[in-house]
Amino acid sequence: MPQSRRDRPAKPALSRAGIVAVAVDLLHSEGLDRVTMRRLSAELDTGPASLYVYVRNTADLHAAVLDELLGTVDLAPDSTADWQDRLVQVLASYTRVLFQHPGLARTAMLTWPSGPHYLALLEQLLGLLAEGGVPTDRAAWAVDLLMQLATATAAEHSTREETKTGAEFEALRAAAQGADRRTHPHLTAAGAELFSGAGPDRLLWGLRVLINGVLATPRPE
Amino acid sequence: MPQSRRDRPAKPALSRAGIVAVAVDLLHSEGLDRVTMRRLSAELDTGPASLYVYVRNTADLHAAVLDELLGTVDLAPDSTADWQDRLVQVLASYTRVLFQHPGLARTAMLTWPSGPHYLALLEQLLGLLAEGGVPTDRAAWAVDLLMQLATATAAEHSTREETKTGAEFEALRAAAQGADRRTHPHLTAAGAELFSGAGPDRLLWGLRVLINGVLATPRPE
DNA sequence: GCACTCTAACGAACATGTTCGTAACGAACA
DNA sequence: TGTTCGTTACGAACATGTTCGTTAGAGTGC
Repeated sequence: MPQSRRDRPAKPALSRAGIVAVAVDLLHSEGLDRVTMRRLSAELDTGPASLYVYVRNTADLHAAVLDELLGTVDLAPDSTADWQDRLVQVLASYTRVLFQHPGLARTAMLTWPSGPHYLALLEQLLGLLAEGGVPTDRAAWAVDLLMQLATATAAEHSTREETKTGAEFEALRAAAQGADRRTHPHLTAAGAELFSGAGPDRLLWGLRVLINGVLATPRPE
Repeated sequence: MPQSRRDRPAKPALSRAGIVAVAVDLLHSEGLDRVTMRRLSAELDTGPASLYVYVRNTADLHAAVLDELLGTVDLAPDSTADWQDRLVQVLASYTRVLFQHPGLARTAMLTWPSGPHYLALLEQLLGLLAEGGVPTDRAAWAVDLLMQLATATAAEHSTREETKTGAEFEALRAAAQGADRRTHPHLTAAGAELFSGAGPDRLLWGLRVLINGVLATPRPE
């Protein structure tokens, strides 16, 4: 029992790829909450400090895990459809992946992913925009907006998931609906509309807004 | 020296408002990094656990601090200007506030503010959209998009500030520019355009995109 | 074959967030 | 006035991220 480590074939040398792989396993088996430096180092039979040679910090680790998951995004759906529809489908697939792993979306908002799967996603989006005749300079900025919206939508959803019906979300809802009709006429008028619409509906509308807006708005200068 | 606490008039009773006020002072004097439960409780001459009666967690605390700062947002600039220009000006003022306090913007992306100043900001935005003839149902969803963009822009800036030229940002830049021209033609073509444009320019363009998009895109059903 | 150097690995330490159980305290009540 | 109860305050504990200084080992030049 004490030296159960002896049973293992050998302690494999540490590497970034190996660390991330174990982290992905950990994510699937115990959830993102357990993908911590300490838990992960225990799994790798070493100490937390050892990981910092291969991983800048926890955010970096989570970003690497996320990029791994981005490999499952469907980059080429239904090639018969309109370029706009395909654009929406790709981004919907992206959010679907994030939806399955609450918490990673929040990481994605704070840390800029730069893994190969993320780059492939950007490449695909740029391609679709080019196909739609969007000028390159506009497209470069547009992917930013599109990804931001998709990520934020997923992050919002995951926040509401993890905090169990989202405490601060309810706080806002209560505050908005309890607002004084005199001092906040528009807010009370908007009322429930502010919170209406399931995640997907709002996302789809938002993406259309962005596409239409990008097509209509040249860059300054 | 030992009982220097005796010198103080009396230990004021704890309250959420008082806690937040001290937190704001702490923010200005030592930066957001030092606005921690422990540092704050030391300032209030008590223990960390005592704060949890008035504050749900650290994110909640930071959100309350942020709302206080939102009181300095200019809600009614240059009333002679076009409603679109005024909308942009208000949101630009909002991001300017966030720019001054790197890190709070990131908090704003994860926690939904629900304080009075935030509600006042929403009210103003809804009013301007109504003035522009945007239907209420569209406006309700549009404020979400507008705030999201403004907040994300500030958060991105602050991230780059705090990590000193943003390590993961540079990683993405390097990855994008080092991408294979064969496998990632559009990415390499977009190239520097992806990262071009100072914060303000991108934000202003993004806001115009959203406004134009919202005007052009009715809600589904 | 030997000394040297560089880096991965690690042990220990410190500050952080958050929770749990308990003690103090004030208000309602008998 | 004495009791009870509910809330506030707090001490202690645990898990977390991250850094620092040291050690051990692999590779290198001679």
